[in-house]
Amino acid sequence: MAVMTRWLDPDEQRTWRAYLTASRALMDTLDRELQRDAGMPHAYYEILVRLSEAPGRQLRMSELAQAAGSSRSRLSHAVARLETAGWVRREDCPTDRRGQIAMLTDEGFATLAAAAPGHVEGVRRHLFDALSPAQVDQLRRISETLAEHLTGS
Amino acid sequence: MAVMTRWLDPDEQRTWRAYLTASRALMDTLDRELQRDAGMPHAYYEILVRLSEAPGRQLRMSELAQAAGSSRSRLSHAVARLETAGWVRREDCPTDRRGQIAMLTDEGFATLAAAAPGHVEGVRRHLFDALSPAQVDQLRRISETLAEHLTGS
DNA sequence: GCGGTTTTGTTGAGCGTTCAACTATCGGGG
DNA sequence: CCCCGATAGTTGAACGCTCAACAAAACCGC
Repeated sequence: MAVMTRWLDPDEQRTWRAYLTASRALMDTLDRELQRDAGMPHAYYEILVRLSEAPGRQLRMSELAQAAGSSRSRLSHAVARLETAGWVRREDCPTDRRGQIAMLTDEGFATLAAAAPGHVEGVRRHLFDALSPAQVDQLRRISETLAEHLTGS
Repeated sequence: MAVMTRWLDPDEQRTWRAYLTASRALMDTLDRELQRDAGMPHAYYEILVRLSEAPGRQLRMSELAQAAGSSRSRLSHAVARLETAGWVRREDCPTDRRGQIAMLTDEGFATLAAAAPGHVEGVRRHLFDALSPAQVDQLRRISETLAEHLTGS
């Protein structure tokens, strides 16, 4: 049976296109800056951040994947690269023989500390500086709603 | 000289993380749905959309790149693939011998027409259904501001 | 028109992501 | 205890993107 498509009305269309353009431009810009200044893509930066915030600067691979919004496969490849860069080290998990623990090395922490100011400045310049405080608040609520909607279902 | 980093305050931090989580989840979900249902990534879908809306269903490569928010290189690779899929055809530009014109084939149009309802449904389900009309309006303003801010500088 | 600069588009290498397949281990019901 | 399904993580191939290098044509000032 043919189900009627609920097409986007002109306002929704305009919203969707603007959103696509903005989010693509934002992430592309930040990614390029991070690659240029710190030699790593944004996804890797985020892995290092999550590790740096974890107790003992270490996390199980699964927890790290969850925290960084990454698939297991992706994280596996990424950590392999981060390990050859000397920024992360892998160790066996003592309580689960299937498990691996990723830990941030001192060198990794130093690299992150060196990269952070420039990246934060970029986020501020490209995102927060362009929005009013009210818009920042709106964006937070919208994003939190969406995040829950998407990860909940 | 050492310049003080303008770190993110807790509210900004929370906003930024929520935004990252939401936008990544949204695009990942839509990309996966489109790959599953239509056999193409979202970036290719958008190329076909832009072509379908152009007069004569054709555009110069540069204009298409601009419209789809793509680099020239990326578009070149993408159109090469779309051409072997039979969805796009390339022709020489009559007024500029450097130029190439990408045109949507009938088969490409049919593929797009078949993919559109499912994709629109996804956009609606994952984005618009979760937000109030006021939030949709806020998101539009925020996105338009950001888009201008990012592509203007 | 000539010579340098810009613009247009392509190419290939390197990298990151996805997907499916796989191994190994854990946990729970009979 | 044993088996079966679920979970943890890895792997390799295919694919898309980025970047730098390049060729060709157009534009522009003189």
